[in-house]
Amino acid sequence: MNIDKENQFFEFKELCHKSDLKITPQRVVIYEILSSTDEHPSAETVYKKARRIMPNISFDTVNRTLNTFSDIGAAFIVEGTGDVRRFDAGLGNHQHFKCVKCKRIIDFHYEEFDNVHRPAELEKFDILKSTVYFEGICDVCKKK
Amino acid sequence: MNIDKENQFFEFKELCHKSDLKITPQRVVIYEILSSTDEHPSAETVYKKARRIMPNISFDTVNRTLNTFSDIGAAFIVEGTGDVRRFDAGLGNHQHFKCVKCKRIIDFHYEEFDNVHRPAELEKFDILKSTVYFEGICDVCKKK
DNA sequence: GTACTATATAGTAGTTAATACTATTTAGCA
DNA sequence: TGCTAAATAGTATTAACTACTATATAGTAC
Repeated sequence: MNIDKENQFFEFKELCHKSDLKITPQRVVIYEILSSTDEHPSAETVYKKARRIMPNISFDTVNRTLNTFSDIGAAFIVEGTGDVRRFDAGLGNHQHFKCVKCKRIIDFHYEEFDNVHRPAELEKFDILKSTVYFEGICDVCKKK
Repeated sequence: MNIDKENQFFEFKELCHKSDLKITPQRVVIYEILSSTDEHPSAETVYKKARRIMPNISFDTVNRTLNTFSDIGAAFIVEGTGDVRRFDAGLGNHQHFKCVKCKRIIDFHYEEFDNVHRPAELEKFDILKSTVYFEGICDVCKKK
């Protein structure tokens, strides 16, 4: 294990302890798979990779663990959300804030976000859309 | 129909014509439901509302139509994506670009996006995360 | 107005991502 | 070393979403 990996693993353990999660071999395997790829794998893909290391691990464990990681901030969902698809006619420029508790999506508008700068790194792509998006806890849920 | 609604409807028709889509009563109803709410409804919710106006409309039509609208830019998916959930260990600050053709997610990093400005409108919320995200067609898919 | 044709729809069946359940096991700790 | 709450394996279930097919209709040409 190199310094980077060691450090990552330490941070992972810290996150687990903070949330009173046990450090199980399954969780370690899943975290290592996730932190050693930039492929943004699905639960199914992580499951397949995990089976090679730990042949009896169940899909449920992988999926549940990924959700747990997402809850404690040890992983992020970068595609889909698990929540049902929701639509917007997109009338007028606006951005979205989502409350992670009540799932409410609140529109707001901040002009600078209508046309964000396109980094040079993306010049080789045809950009169709840019989005600025916030997530957190809304005023109503904060009171509870 | 007020001026705004009339104008929206005209733009909607334009979008349909540009994509060779027929203006069906079902599509009109669905578009009107979507453009007269800021609730960001799910397909199921739109379906329930549509049934009140057009009792025989099927869920398939509603769902398919919403997807069609999303394809032609008459609607936007603001939650979930229909694609399977995918994960990222989130190591180091970075942002994502997604190719809408091959679904590949590409990491990039532009420092200004690590801490975007939080608009005053959002001050009453606890913000946990901000995301800047691009969507388009990647270099590989462009060549095809 | 009438007829034609490709497209769209209703109704239903099917798929699959994701979650739930239960008996068993185990991590963390005294 | 033993205890206990938490986690897991294996499987069942759920539900969002898509696919299929016979019928209907929007758009167009006459």
